[in-house]
This record gives sequence, structure tokens and C-alpha cells, in this order.
Amino acid sequence: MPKVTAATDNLSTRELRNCTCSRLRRAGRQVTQLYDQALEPAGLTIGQFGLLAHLATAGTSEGGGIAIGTLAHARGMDPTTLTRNLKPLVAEGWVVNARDPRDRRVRAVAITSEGRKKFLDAAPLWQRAEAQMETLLGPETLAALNALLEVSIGKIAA
Amino acid sequence: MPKVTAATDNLSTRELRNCTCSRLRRAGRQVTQLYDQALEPAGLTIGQFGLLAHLATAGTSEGGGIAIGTLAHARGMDPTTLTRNLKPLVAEGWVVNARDPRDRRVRAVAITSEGRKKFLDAAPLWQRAEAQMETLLGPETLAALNALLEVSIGKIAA
DNA sequence: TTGATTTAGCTGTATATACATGCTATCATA
DNA sequence: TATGATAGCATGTATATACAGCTAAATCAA
Repeated sequence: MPKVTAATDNLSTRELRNCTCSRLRRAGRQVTQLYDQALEPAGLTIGQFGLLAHLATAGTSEGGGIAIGTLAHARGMDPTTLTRNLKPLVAEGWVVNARDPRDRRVRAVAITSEGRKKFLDAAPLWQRAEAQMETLLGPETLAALNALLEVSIGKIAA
Repeated sequence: MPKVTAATDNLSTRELRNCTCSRLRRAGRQVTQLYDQALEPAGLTIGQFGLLAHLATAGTSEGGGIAIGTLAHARGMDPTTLTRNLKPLVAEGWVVNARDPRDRRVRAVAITSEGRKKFLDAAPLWQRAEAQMETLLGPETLAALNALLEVSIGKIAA
């Protein structure tokens, strides 16, 4: 079977089909399924659990809330994505998305006591998923992967 | 600031907010943006480019097509996701999604000559993104990341 | 003080992702 | 051969993701 054309002669099929990005996305899909299935009894996705965890561990000492832009930046996501991801959490009553009275453009996102309850319910399920990852990959591989991802996130950050 | 409750006393905020899954998803978001922006002049996303690349490098020697299930498995995605991801490619005329006459339940997915043209147009843009990744992460870190992702994909595969 | 600019967030649109379910074609068996 | 089981895929529904463009609110300038 000949190569596609001269333009791709120097590109291996393996690399074309599995570039760094495709590998990251594929690994993300597979691992997301693992976590989502573990969290299913709590009725949460891993994205939702991560948001609740972030809000639950945020020192909401001041006015009691985080702005959309601040939270989106902290989690490395687009603010418009965060806006939509919060919708089901607000609908369930786990999160409130109020206006900041000091600047009415700004939102004050915060977890509710219901949300804390849900988060604490789900935490053991999340820990089970983490343990499953360690079993599947082995502690060293898992630690190395986490370290490399952390470094990469920092270096690629927009 | 006290811990949330006893149930999370042994969980660090850092790990809660950034578990392996969240790191993978965040890195995936950031890297996807890098590739998508590089491919934007060709009017392709990295997911679409990956599918075209896979079909362009597939030995369509036999009946001239790959079944949905086979392609989905090869790319580690749900068949229903693949069905929908193919839609815009078929609409643009880059891919055909015919029935296999030998078993009319089965689909024969194949790239068209228009699709090959689009793929070859986009390949240099994709290479630029790959080079950008190497610049940002450094060759060693990038290679290590790819190797770890490859291993992880294999071990977590459903 | 009013008009221009900037900031914060939401909405429209499009792709990506997967589970539950439905439909059709094939296969197996009585 | 008829019918029940199975296989392959599409559709309904819900979440995830981001860009372009919009609205509202605050800030700045004349």
C-alpha cells in the first residue's frame, strides 16, 4: 500500500492517527468513563464533582462567592463553558449563581449546604475511582502521568 | 479555614481539585485549542483531522470502507459518538458513509478524493501544531508524555 | 454630566461525548 | 420456513466545549 502522497511520505501512519492531542483526548474519554461510572450512584459526572470540590474547598470567606471568570481561569476552561456547566448544578440546588452587589456585572458562584452534602456523598466514590486508576496503571506510572500533565498544563496554558 | 468535614480530612484540596481525570481533561482542552487554532485555516478541528487521517491511511483494499464499530473501536470512542462526528464530514463531501452490500446492517465509511485533498491541505498545519507542542514542552517531556499516554490508553481501555 | 470605552457574563451556534433505546437486517432454530 | 434472538447502527436526551456576538454595568474622558 503506497503512501498517501509525497506530502505525507515523511509522516508515519501511527503518528498521524495518534498525535499528542488525539492521545490526550482518547485518554480523557476513557478515564472520564471510568470516573463517571464510579460517580454514577451519586448522580454526578466527574466534571460536576470537580466543580463542587473546587467550590467546597474554596475559602468563601469574603463576600461568599467566586466570579465566573476567576473560577473559569482557575480551572482552565472557557468562561462560557463554565456558565453552561453550572446550569445543572444550580438547577439541582447544589450551587448558587448570584450577582455580586458590589459590582452587578460580576457573579458570585458558591456551593450550598445541599451541594456540600452531595459532594461528601460522592467523595468516597471518587476515591474509589482514584484507587482503580492506581490499580490499573500502577503507582509509579500514575504519579509520572500526573506530574507530566501538571507540567504540560502549565506550559501550554493560554 | 477548617477542612470541609471529617470525610475529607485526609484529602488534599490540590488532589480534590486536580485528580488524574481532571488533569487529563484540562490538558485535553488546552491542547485541543492549540491544534484547533492551527487547523482553523483548513476549516477542520483536530477530531475531524484525526478521522480523515485515519481513513486516508486505512488500506481500503477490500470492499472500500470501514464499519462504524470497527473504526470506533480503533479510535477508542463510542460508536454513537463516531456516527455523529462523521456527519459534518459527510455533509462536506469529505467522507462517504454507505451501506455494505454484503451485510446491509454494516456501514462502509471511506474518505473521498475531496477528503484526501482536504487532509493534505491540513497536514502542514497539523505538523505546525506538533512542532509548537515540541517547542512548548521540549522534546523529552513531549516524548515522555506520549509514551505514558499510550501506556495508559492501553491499560484503561474498556 | 454625558458619551465612549472597557469589563463581565450570557446566548446563538456548532462540534464532541456517551448512555438508553429503537429500528432493521441477519442468524439460529424449531 | 417462520420466528425469536442477535448484531449493527441511528436517534433521543443530556452534558461538555469554545468562538462570535450581544447586553448590561462600571469606568474613564471631555
